Amino acid sequence: MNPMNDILSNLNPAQREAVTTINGPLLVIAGAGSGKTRVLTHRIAYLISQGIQPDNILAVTFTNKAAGEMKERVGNLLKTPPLSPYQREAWGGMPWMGTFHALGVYLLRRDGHHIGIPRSFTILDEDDTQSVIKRIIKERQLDPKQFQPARVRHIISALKNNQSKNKEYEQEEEELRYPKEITNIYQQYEKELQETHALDFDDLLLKTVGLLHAHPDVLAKWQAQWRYILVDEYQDTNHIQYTLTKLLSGPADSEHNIMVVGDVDQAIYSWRGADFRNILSFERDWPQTKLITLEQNYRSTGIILEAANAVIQKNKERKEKNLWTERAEGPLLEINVMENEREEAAFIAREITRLKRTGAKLRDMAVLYRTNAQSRALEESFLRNSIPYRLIGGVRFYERKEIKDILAYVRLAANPRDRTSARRVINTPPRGIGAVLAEKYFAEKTLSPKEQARLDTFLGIKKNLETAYTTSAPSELAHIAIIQSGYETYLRDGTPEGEDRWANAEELFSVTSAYDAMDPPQGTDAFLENAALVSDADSIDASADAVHIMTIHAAKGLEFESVFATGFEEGIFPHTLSIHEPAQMEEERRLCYVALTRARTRLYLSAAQTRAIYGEVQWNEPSRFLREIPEHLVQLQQPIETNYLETEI
DNA sequence: CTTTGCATTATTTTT
DNA sequence: TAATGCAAAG
Repeated sequence: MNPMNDILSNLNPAQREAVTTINGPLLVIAGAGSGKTRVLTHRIAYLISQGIQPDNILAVTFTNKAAGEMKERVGNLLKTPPLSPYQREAWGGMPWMGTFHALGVYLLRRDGHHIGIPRSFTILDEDDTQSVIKRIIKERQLDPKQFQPARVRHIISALKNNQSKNKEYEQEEEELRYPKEITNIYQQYEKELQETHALDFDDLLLKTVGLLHAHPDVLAKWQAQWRYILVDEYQDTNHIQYTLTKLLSGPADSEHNIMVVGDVDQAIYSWRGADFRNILSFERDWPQTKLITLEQNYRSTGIILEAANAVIQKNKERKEKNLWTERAEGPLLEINVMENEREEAAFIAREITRLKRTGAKLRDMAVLYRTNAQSRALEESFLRNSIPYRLIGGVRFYERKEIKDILAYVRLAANPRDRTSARRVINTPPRGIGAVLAEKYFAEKTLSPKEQARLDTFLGIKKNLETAYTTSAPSELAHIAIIQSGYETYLRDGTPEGEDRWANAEELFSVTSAYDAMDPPQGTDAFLENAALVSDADSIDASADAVHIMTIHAAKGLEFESVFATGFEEGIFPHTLSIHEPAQMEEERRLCYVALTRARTRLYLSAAQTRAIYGEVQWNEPSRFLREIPEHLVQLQQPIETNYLETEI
């Protein structure tokens, strides 16, 4: 079959134009369900089919999962086999695709040495970052109430990102707003990261931009390579990502071809520094921009779309667009106000069971909520009613203690100077090295023979792991780590929880083995990089027949036949912390828009009159969002009074 | 040094 | 509620 048929057939005129306009800057405003991913993948395939080298294409996505999907779909379009993660670098047949953070790692591993970044640096996640800050606060004997680690982390992150904006007066002002202790903590934090060869999430982007600014030759090299740049979810890029995009795409009048895709109505990450004005001002930044708007929705029924449009229209800061569909009207939305969160969950369980009896698949259903804490009642209800479910997010896999511990051993093997990891495992499992002795060791104080002896057990393990790092495959290294350190015995303490933890550890080994095919040190490096950057959303397994339950944020980019959006209560959704701030209120509404537009056919909205949150019962008014949906689209259910709470359904 | 138990406390969303 | 911190006992 002629591949061109595959690439250009089944595209509507707007999509086709977005795929085939390959010269000059291009802005694609893509409403929910309008075939955005389709446009991106077909465009990449089209570029390649036009003789453009895959090496010359860079595609940046929001999640690793999106990148993975993109690779697979481009691969299918080009009739080549899909790639597994470790093949990415080995095989030049694919464009570079990944998140901004992964791009930062990619560039820094190659060229970071120009600005003094060692090849094997450690990536600190927010957890790691916070524990470093926490310790610094403690060391400096500051009041942890006045300097809350989480808050200080936030401020430091803001200060770091502000530097890049290069507005001196603003920066001065910024620093004046915080006590000088913050500056001290910040400085010590930076110093420690440098000494221990560690980069935090912010650094992955900031240092990359710093590198490109400081070394025009390096910048020129990558600019010459990536002549076609695609950025997905542009509305959720932050300032530094914007700068990186601009740098790589060269001067506005250059031969570079940049294309960004996004939707202001789906901007839901401003709390993380994203600025959707990046997309609003794209045409100003790239004056020759061609604008294409995708307004035909292929996902949802007319009713669902009308409801979503009605809600989002209440927002002021947006670019007007009108999503339409050729799909039938479909069933009305169902709104249920239940007595409490357990009844809400019980209702959902009943409805899911009913749908299943009519032949629906569990994997086509999703339950969405605003905050992770809301998952509990749902999980309990599903367990009680034997409904298989898959929880996305919550305590993420890589945030589990046992996983972080094992990872710390592996990271220590890769980077012997990684003190954050060393602190973590120096006495895990307990080997007689308490906090005092540990700090004595880090400060290189002289130790008594007894102390030295206790420390030597740890140092012996460390040395062996460093050797294993250079000679063994990652899964082998992980095994050596847990056996030598006695961690397995420590984990499996005979309790059922111990076996759960061990099961998690074994899951980790199966992840590591995916990298075993690479040559020893690189395999471990690739694995660690992946572990630091993946999220749970990346591991959604669509093959299992289970209901997906997750936050609305985690559902971004996904779609389901039936969607249960829950917790429509003032204070929950919209969240209390957003209610008084109009800009944040608009973000909550966009979040609502995202929730509604995940549904293809059936959409259930529910609320609880009372809800137990952190052990306390709250009474909440129904969410304003419920009132913003036109009545004629809704079938309002009476609260159901039966006490099916404890009974099987 | 390690374990235990009590008290405190902080609660959004996550690459 | 659950996670963490802290003090006291083992």
